[in-house]
Amino acid sequence: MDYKDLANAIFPEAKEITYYEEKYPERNLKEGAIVTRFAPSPTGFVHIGGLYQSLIARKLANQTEGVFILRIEDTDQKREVENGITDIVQSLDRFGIDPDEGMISETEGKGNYGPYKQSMRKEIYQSYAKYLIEQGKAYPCFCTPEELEEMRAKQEAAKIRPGYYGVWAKCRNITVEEAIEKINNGEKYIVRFKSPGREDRKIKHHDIIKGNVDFPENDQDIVIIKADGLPTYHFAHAVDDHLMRTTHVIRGDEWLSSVPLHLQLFHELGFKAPKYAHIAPIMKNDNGNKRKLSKRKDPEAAVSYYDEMGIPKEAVNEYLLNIANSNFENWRRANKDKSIDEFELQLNKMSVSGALFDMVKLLDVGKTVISKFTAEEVYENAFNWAKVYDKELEDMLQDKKYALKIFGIERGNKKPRKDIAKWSDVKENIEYMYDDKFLSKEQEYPYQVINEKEDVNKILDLYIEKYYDENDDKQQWFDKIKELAGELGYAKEVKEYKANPDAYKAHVGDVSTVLRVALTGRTNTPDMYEIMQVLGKESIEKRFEVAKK
RNA sequence: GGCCCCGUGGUCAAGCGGUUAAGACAUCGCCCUUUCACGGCGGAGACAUGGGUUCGAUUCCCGUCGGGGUCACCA
Repeated sequence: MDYKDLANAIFPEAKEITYYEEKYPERNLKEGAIVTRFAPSPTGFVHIGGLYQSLIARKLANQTEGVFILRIEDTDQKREVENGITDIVQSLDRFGIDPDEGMISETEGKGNYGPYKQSMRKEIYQSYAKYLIEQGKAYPCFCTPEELEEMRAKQEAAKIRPGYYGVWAKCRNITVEEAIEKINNGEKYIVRFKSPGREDRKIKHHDIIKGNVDFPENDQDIVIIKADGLPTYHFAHAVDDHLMRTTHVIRGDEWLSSVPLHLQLFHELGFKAPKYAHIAPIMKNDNGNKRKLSKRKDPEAAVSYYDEMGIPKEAVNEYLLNIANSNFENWRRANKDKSIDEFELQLNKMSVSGALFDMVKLLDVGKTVISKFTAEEVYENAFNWAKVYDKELEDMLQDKKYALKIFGIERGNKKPRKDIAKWSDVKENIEYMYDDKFLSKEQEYPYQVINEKEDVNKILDLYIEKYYDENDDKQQWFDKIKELAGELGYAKEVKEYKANPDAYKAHVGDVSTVLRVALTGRTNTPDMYEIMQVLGKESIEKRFEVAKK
C-alpha cells in the first residue's frame, strides 16, 4: 500500500487536478495586467479597511487593464452571518466599486473562474489535497482537539515553540497501512500539510509594500482540510489564487507573517506564487495607543457609518486614496476637476505603517468635494440621504425649486462656499430659510452692538419703508444699506467709524448685522443679498414684523 | 515570551549621507472695501533615545525605549 491508496481512502471521489488546470487556464491579458481580488468573509458589516483594500485593488486592475475579483471566503461556517454576501456586494457598489468577476448575490457569481464562494469549491480543494497526499506531502491527522490542547500546554510549560511540527507532529509518521485502518474504523481526522521547512533556515521575501523581509522557514504542519471537509484559509488561498490566476495578492498586513507558509504551499503544490502587497491597517488613537479600527468599539469602522452620516462616497474615496498615496493630494491640487480614476496609484508608494484615521481631514475633503457639486447635485444627494435618514429634511426638500435656490447661494462661482461636509449638515444649514421652521420657533436675536429695541425697530422699519427693493442688484442693495446707516446716524463706512468712534453710535456693519439677525436669527450666514433674494419680499417683511415684537 | 514590521510637527506625510527638514489637515495672526465660510499672506510646531561608522548623519550599523502584527480544525 502506498500514498495513492491513502489518498483514495480519504478522497475517493476527487477529480484529477489536471481537470481544474485545464478548466481555469492562464488568462490572456496584456503584459503587466494585474489580476487581484478582495476576499472578505461574510461575517457582518464591511470594514473601512476592506473598502480601502478594494479601492486599491480596483484601481490597480483598472490601471493595468487587469481583473478585479470579489471572492467570498466562507470556510468558517460558525462565523457566517445572514445576507453577508449581499451586504458586501452592496457596500462596494455604494462606493462605486464594481468587480469584474465574483459573487453578485448570496448564490450567484459572474466570470469564468468561479465559483467565487469557497464553500462552493469544496471538491476543488479536495482534489488538490488528494494530490498532495498522493505525493506524501499531506497526511491525515487523528489527534483530537483535547490532545492538541494537551500538547500545547506541555510546550508552553517547557517554554518551547508551540505548534504541530517536528517531533510534536505525531501523526506525521503513521504508516499508510495504519492510517487506512484508522480511517476504515471510522476514526475522525483532518488533513495536514507535511511541511518540508526548517525553522533554522531563513527565506527571503520581497513584498511590494513592506520591501525585503526575512523570515524563518515554516515548519508547522498546518491543517489544510478541516473536519467539516472545508479548507483552511491558507490552503484555500493557494488553490484559489492559483486557479483564478491572481497575479497580485493585496491584503491586510496581519497576513505578512503567514507568507513563509503560503510560499511553501505554492511551491509544494507546484504553483507559481503571486506577488504580495501587505497593506497597513487604518488605526485609531485609543488613550495614547494605536490600535486597529475595531468593529465592536468604533462606529466609523463600518462603511455603513459613512452612509448614515451622509459623507459623500467621493469624499471617502478621496480620503482613502490620500492615505494610500500621499502624492494624491498634490495631484488633486494640480487636477482639481479630474476624476480620481485618472490618478495613477502606486503600490510601492504606500506607507509601511498604519495611519491614524482622521475624521477632521475626511470632513475637510467632504467640504471640498461638496463645494464642487452643482446645486442640483447637492439637492439630489441631500434628498436621497434624507429619504432614508431624516424625515424632516425630506419634507423640507419636497419643494425642489425653493431648495435649489437655497443650494445655489454662493455656489458655482470661483470660490464656492464650503459649509457642508456631509448631508447630515444640511438641515441645520438651511433650516432658517424656511418660514414655517423659522417663524414657528422662538428666536434669540443676538443683535450684538445695536441692541436697543427702539433702535432695532427703527432700522427694520426704515429699511422696509424706504430702502428695500427686491429688484436692486447687489451694488444698489449694498449702497442702500449704507444710506440707511447714514440716515440713522451710523457710520457709513467701517473705517470711518474706526477712525472716529466717538462721532457715531455704531457703523454700517452693525446695522447690517441687525438686518441679518432679524432675518435669520443668526450672526453668521452666507451672503445676505442672496439670502434676501431667495426669501423674497413677503417673507422678509413677515420676519421683520416678528422680530420687532 | 518567540518571530516579523515600524518610529520626521497634534494628524497624514515628502526627504533616504551635506536641505533654511517640503506639502496637506488642524491651530494662531493679518488681509479679502458689512457677518460667517471660501480665498490670499504670514506665524508657531518635528527627525524617539544612546552609542558607533563618516570630514559630516533625519538618512547607514548596533543597543535601548515606544508602537503594531503574528504564533487556531478564524479569516
